[in-house]
Amino acid sequence: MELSLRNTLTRESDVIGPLDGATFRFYCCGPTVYGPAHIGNLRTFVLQDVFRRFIESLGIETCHVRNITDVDDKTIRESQRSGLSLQEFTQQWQRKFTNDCQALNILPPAHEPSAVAHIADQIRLIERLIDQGHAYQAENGSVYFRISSFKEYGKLSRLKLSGIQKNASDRLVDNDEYDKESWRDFALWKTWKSEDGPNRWESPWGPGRPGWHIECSAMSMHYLGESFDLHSGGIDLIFPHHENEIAQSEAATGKPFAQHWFHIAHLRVNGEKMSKSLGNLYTLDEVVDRGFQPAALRYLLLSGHYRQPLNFTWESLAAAASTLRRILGHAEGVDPELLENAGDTSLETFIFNPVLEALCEDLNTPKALGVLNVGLQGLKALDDGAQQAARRDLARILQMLGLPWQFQKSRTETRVPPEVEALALQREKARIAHKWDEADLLREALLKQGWEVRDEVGGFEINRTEGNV
RNA sequence: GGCGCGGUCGCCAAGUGGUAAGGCCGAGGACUGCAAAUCCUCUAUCGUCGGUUCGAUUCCGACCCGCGCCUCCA
Repeated sequence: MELSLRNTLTRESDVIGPLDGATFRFYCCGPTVYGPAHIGNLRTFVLQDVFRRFIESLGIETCHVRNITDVDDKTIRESQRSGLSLQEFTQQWQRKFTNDCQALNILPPAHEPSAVAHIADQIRLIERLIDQGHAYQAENGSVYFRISSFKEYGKLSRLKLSGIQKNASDRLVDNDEYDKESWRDFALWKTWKSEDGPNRWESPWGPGRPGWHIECSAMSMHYLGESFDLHSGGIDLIFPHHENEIAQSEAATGKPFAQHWFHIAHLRVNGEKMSKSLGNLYTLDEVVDRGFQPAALRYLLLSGHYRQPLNFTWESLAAAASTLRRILGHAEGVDPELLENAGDTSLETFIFNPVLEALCEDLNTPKALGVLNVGLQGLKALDDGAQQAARRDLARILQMLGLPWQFQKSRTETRVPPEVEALALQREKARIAHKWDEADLLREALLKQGWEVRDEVGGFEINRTEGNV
């Protein structure tokens, strides 16, 4: 079995395998750490994680690099606002990001470089570009990439230079167009300005800081070499970020940069892109505060194809939570150690194979989940042996998708207010005394307060009604 | 203006040139003091109009609607 994955560069599907025949080397553009990641950001990282888990499960060794962007306009601006140093500020958000990833069961990359820690690499790369005539220092002191020197510019996004409308997105940051040879040229090194405060690094072009694009080129080449297998990020990074990375990197090395480009579509809310200005940003903390487990979000994010926008609603999250809870019910009683020595094909049964095939077709996670559910139908009617085999399949699939084997005990359980607890206990007493009317009234009272009580053998459980998983 | 994506059951979402996976919700049943959970069963002709074809939701064209990118947004 091999994975065919759509390549943004060619707009065709390629079979995924390591260029060097040994290790699949890939780079993912990581977060800019100036605030909490929103669940749209997390979609990208979850899909990249599934990609990695899947190719590893196919027996391919990987080297996964995901950077931390800790120097740019936003990190500098926000750190100053917060009164912290850039380093203190970004480290705090990096820790938050790491926690979110952990909660979502995203594997840590093999290397997680910070842009600030690789400024020397970036400077060397810029020097190479200047030496070859691909970059120049302007009168304002900044260094720009000369787009006219790279004939293939636009090959990823397929935007023609002539068709690029100036500041079409109204996001133009620097008003430096008169300093550049062409307004399309982009900054490699930004000369220090007073508003940057203490955030400056020495360079052959004077104090300043690197441009965003050069950071990723330098870091990816540092860890993966001048040519590597795959580069990934959110779909919005195609232009200009990845286009510029290609231009810089290939102009400097004369070699192809990344073989394959893997882009993940956006998560939407109410049919629109998440953004601060629309006020429709959600974070993992908000998801958890509403009583959902991170795994439910992960399931939801997998329920749409990565090349298709996915519309987030609280209703769809609740649906994901319900489905996942049911699926995990089937995984109960599977010994995780069974998987340790399960590298054999005996596991490939009627459940496993269809899922594998779906994932091999351009990482079709929604189809995979669909056929998983089909496989699970009628499971309980099977004989013990078949059920055991099916459960091991399931466990292996969950591992591949990065889903947990069981939900954690409800996190809200410990936060039940005493008065709610008291009502529930009162109801339990009434039940034991077979005072059904009283018990039902108390249950309704609890429900009105947003708490649901469920009877279990020898006791009960209370949960928040929303996202009660 | 340029480039690109999409419109499939109430909601989410796959898919195919031969009459449409799956999930959630809902309905019915089993179970249960009643609920919940669980299990079983049921629920769509694919934006509009043309064309190609023996046959199109799937290919082509037009149109309508929604969305993304066009210099630092995942």
